[in-house]
Amino acid sequence: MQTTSSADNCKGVETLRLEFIEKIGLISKGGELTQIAGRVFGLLVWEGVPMAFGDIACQLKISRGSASSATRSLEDRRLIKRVAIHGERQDFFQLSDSPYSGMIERVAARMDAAQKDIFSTAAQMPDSHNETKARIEAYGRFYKSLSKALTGAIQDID
Amino acid sequence: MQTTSSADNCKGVETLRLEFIEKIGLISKGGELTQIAGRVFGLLVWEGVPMAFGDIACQLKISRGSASSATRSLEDRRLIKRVAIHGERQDFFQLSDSPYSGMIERVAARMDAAQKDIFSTAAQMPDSHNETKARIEAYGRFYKSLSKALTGAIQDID
DNA sequence: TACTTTGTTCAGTTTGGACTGAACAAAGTA
DNA sequence: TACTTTGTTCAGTCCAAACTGAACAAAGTA
Repeated sequence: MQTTSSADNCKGVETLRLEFIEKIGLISKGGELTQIAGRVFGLLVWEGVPMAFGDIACQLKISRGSASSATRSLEDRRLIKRVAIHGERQDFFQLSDSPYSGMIERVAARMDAAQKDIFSTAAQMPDSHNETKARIEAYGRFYKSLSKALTGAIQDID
Repeated sequence: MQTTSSADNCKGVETLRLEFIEKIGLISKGGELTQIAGRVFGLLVWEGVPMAFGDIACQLKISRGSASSATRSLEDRRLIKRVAIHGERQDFFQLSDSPYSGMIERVAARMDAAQKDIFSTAAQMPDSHNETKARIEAYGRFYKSLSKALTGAIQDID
């Protein structure tokens, strides 16, 4: 039983933990990850130490199928890593050493692909359509700027 | 009727136009917009001049309902603007003068909200959880870097 | 006035993707 | 060998969001 206070500025740590996990789930859903993958990531950010596959599924109340695809997805993005623990049969997962750079690289790569895709149209435009070509190129430069800005941000983090 | 060539490096302009519109639809679907909104935007990038509401719906073969919500969504994001044309009853739409900055601002704002949300959890952590707090703050800094990089990119474009 | 042309709204349909859970294969244990 | 514990796969379910189209209100026209 935790004490209450007039404002809600002093929650129990367990409440804080659950809120954090759900928070990250929602933030992630708006981006590149599923809500479940976000919750798994939040859990591992909070814990820091390696967690067993079964514990992850159990604590988040998700099926083992979901746990499998979520951990795999996070592993692919290098946000978490799978580790073996001496004498344990279960897979363990923990936060990567530099979790965030890969995530940005991925987004930057998508911006870059869009940019190339758009410029490939521009390159095929005949001279008779100069103005249209210019507008398309301006649009392509937009994605190029994004890609560049994101790539530049990689140095700042981890 | 267009001439053919051995390679496909010389498509008809109309083919190029349709391909471009679909391309932008798909790119947009992966981001903040719906596929239809992306196609409308692609069409207006290509045309440059104001287009009638009815022509947009007709050319893209979408319902007027979809045309309405797509144009409104693009208008809200300042990617296109609604213009009146002398003696015409229909609404006309054309590319904004500076279409892209608003789009980035929007994404940057979302990163900023995430960052604040995460730091608010960190701020409530008791001293007994120093390491967890540090990991959460590192995660928050990730979103802060993104927000900063995107905001910086605004100057490069338009 | 009655009729037409317009953009919006909203109820219904459709679709894609997230999630579950049972079946499975691989590997450990007894 | 038979049994248990593991993570993955996949068929099925579910849900949220996109899209349609009919009904609508507003405004122009005759």
